[in-house]
Amino acid sequence: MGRSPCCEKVGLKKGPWTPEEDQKLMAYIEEFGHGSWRALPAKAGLQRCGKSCRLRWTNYLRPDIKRGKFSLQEEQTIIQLHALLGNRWSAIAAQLPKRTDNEIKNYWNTHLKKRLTRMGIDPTTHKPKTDALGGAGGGQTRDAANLSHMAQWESARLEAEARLVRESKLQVQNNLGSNNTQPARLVLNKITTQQQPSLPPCLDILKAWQSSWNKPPQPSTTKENNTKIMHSMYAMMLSTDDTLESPTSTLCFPGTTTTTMLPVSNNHNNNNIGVLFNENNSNMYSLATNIDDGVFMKDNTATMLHLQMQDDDIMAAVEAFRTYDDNSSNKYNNNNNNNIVVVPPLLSNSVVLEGFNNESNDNNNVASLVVYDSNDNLSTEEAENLAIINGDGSLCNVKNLDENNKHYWNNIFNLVNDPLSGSSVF
DNA sequence: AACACTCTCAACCGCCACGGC
DNA sequence: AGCCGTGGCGGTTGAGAGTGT
Repeated sequence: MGRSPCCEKVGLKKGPWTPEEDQKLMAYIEEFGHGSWRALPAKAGLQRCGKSCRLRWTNYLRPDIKRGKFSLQEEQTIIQLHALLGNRWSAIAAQLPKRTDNEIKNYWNTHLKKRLTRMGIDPTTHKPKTDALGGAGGGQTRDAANLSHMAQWESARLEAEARLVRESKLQVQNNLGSNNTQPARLVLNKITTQQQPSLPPCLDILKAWQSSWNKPPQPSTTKENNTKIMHSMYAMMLSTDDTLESPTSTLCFPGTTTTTMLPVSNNHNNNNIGVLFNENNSNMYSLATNIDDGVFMKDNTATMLHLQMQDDDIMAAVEAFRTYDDNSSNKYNNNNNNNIVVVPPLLSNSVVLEGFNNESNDNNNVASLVVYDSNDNLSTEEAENLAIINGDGSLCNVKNLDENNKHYWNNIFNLVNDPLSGSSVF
């Protein structure tokens, strides 16, 4: 009844490939191409079936395979595409050059699936798990709503990121021919259209961010506008290295420590603004809250919650906030939606913490760079002037969060609910 | 050091789609 | 139209590495 095996199995080797076998396979394919996989083993002098050879080649030996840890951007792309495509690993792999479907499948099963589960999100549906909705308590309902918002927000954000990364990567590739040593700078030049002075990498990024400030917040934002505005985020991401990093991730520079700041706010009370710190690439997130004296106290243990994270990415940060909210005695425990508002990472080394405010430069509408001593605390006023990039790519600061939230969520919901939201996989 | 347990991921298996005959 | 060979895909396995006791 069943079909016979693709090849005669008797006498054929199975199991792990030896270096000698790899060498034979590579040498043959490099010289003759693979041709018929069924005929290949005999021609190449391998005691393997054709299927095994094909698998070994496509999943391991192919020269254009990128091995090693998945970047944050790759992770996010996988999650987002999985939400759209399900377990269609080959389709997902097609969006991640140099990664194989097998590798992506493995990574999903061993890392990403577990992470979503930890966050209370069903990895199959990418929606909050039903058991997280159990019970009749209003707090649980609110939490479920938050989770739903987060899931939708994440989905929308990843959709936009995946799209823009592809676009940005194309730009990089187009520019690599003349100078492949500084791809990030090339991208920045394209985006900012301004003459780029010789700046250290971190200032390149800040410059890119600064270009965002040149654009006023969008009262209503089209998808086309989204793409343009959010370019600045990707300029930042691409500036870190040739590896793609999320604008919400911790940026890494040689010889520096890093801080990711995620201003966290509810809608109606500035006293509840907080800042989520991820320092030194550790898995420890700290949530600093705006407390009695109106100062963000990075080092005040009485008002910070240290959260051990297993992953140093934005989802972990979201989880951190959610967890904090669950356990909060009062500060964030209100009847409003607690939204995470993400700003691009503000860079710091051991001495300075850098950020922008938009108070000055009225004449030319160019934001100024404010340098904080990282040993200082961030005042409320300073914190309120931190840039917030909305989900729709428009900008506001903490002060104006209320007004912008409507646009923010409306755009997210529109994006999530739009089945033709621009993914090239369709 | 030894053992148990967990995790990772390369590799295998079975099924399916497609094209040639 | 139906059969067969082949390549591709997704689910699953199990050896080895890593970690904890």
